Amino acid sequence: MKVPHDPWPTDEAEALRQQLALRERVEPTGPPLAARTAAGLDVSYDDETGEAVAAVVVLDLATLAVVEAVSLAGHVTFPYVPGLLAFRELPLLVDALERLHGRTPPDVLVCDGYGLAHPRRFGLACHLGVLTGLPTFGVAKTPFIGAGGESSASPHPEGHDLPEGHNDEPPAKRTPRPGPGRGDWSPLTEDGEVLGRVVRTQPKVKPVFVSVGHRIDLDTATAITLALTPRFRLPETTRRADQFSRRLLRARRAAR
DNA sequence: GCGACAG
DNA sequence: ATCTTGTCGC
Repeated sequence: MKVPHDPWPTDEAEALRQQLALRERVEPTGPPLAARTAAGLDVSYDDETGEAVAAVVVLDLATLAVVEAVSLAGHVTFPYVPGLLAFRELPLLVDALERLHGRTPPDVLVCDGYGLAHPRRFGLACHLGVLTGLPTFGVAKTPFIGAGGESSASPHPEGHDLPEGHNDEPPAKRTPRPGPGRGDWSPLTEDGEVLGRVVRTQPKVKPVFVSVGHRIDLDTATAITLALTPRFRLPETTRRADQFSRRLLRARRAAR
């Protein structure tokens, strides 16, 4: 598949300009998606050499079997800057996506990071969605916007969740933690604006952060996330892409 | 004003 | 992201 895009920025100022221009083209919702396949994307880095390996793995959502997997080795062209992650990861990921030979593109792209739950409402998932025109959403492993960093000042030895959900009494300031069961979730908000969800993908296991990227709604993104996590905390798409890129980077390192 | 800050 | 083995628990 082809993925047209402007020349990649070399500095932060230009990256910011592109981000603000591209965000006008995001479609933060979409019709209920009957996805058959989902692609996971990830990039592994070698700090020593500045080398990086991107991987895209397409899975059948019903069986979680691998339909296709491609990869691409290259070099880091942009530093990691909170809020500008896309400019570090997308150059290689977009080129890797163009290596997909599948008859039809994946029905949805599951990104490693955030979508709308971003300082300027245009995280990696939104960016990739706009460039490819495909439905996308992000599943992040750690808090960024909204959801508190789990380190509130409550003097509880920790262990049980408070009767979260709808505590109508005190105006909920902090984003509530989701219930302990698989599938439980709580809204990820900022100033009352819903930017995503904190989703528990495994019983009593640290939750993940789901946010819409492009042409999909939050309910569908949540449902697909759960379909991809029957056994582990992170989506199978993310796990496969992560393992693949990491393994290739290691092999490349050993052959050097 | 001083931190914190997806991967 | 990355440095890293074993180990406690269901």
